[in-house]
Amino acid sequence: MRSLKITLPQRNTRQRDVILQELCRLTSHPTATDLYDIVRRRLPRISLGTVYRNLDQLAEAGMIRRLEAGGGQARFDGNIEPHHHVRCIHCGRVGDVHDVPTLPGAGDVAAADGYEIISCRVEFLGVCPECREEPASGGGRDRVDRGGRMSRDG
Amino acid sequence: MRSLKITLPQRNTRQRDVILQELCRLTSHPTATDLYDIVRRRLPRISLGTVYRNLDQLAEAGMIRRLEAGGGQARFDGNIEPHHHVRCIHCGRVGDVHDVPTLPGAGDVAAADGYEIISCRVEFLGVCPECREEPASGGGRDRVDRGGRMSRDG
DNA sequence: GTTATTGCAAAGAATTTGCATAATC
DNA sequence: GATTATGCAAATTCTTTGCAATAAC
Repeated sequence: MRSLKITLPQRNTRQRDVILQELCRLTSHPTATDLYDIVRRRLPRISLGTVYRNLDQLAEAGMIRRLEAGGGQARFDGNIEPHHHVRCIHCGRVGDVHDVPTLPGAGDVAAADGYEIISCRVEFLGVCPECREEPASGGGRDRVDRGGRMSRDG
Repeated sequence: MRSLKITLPQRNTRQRDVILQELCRLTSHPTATDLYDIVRRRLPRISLGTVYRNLDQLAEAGMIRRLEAGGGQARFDGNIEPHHHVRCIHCGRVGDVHDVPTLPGAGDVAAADGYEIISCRVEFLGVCPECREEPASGGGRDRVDRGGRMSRDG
């Protein structure tokens, strides 16, 4: 078994610091460009490339989670506690879900296929509270992660 | 609640027919370009755009599943029976997993967030049998869906 | 002072789209 | 024959990368 290489950042930069701070402050699972817009309020000269690079590094170091919620843009989560997500098929918003039965975890082997399982992610598709009332409008909360494509997945 | 619009294809074309046939024949969860290469053996003049368009339509009509396995390219599955997937973090291969505990399903409301749940997908990350023996080589089976980016997700 | 990291801009990969042509109903 | 679907190519979108300048150690 090859070990997964974990590349830790080697220098502390203000850019990475602000990116991590802002991501951890949010519960909205922003995309890279969402975060770019937010971080730019504090670091107007930061580039989108730097945001991507740092999000990669932080995810690889296990300090944040990358969601790839399905539907194009990756989303990021500053909360690394084990939990799952629910994505609104109307407005694209992503919420947290904690009460999910325990699923096979690290070390288990999926009998039928012989895969050694390392981790698992669950994504629910549903309709968020706002879209349940006011379909497809996107609502009016102070969130940064509205928009995003609707799923066409089953 | 707005109803989800389902756009059924309105005419039967040989292209769509072959795409569906070939996808249902495979258990390898091919990407759009994988399938393009396969279908082209029977329809040499088909275009990649047509493959994308038809995969979209078929997924929207519920005749196939779109996986968006996380990590770039979407993958497609001709098997629409409820089941979940496991993706090899070394070679990118995607397998099926059937024995997963029942999770909240259609109609349930995720208490903590108020989302109405419509469906759910579970993706395991793991190491496939071949990569467990011979790390990261990609093995030598007759599959079309080798390759694909490694996950950096937790 | 050395070297990782940045900003910028250009490249890349995956997917979508406009439009004339071809095929289905 | 009317209109949908195709093939082709260009456009979009999201992400990555090369490189000189900058900042961290």
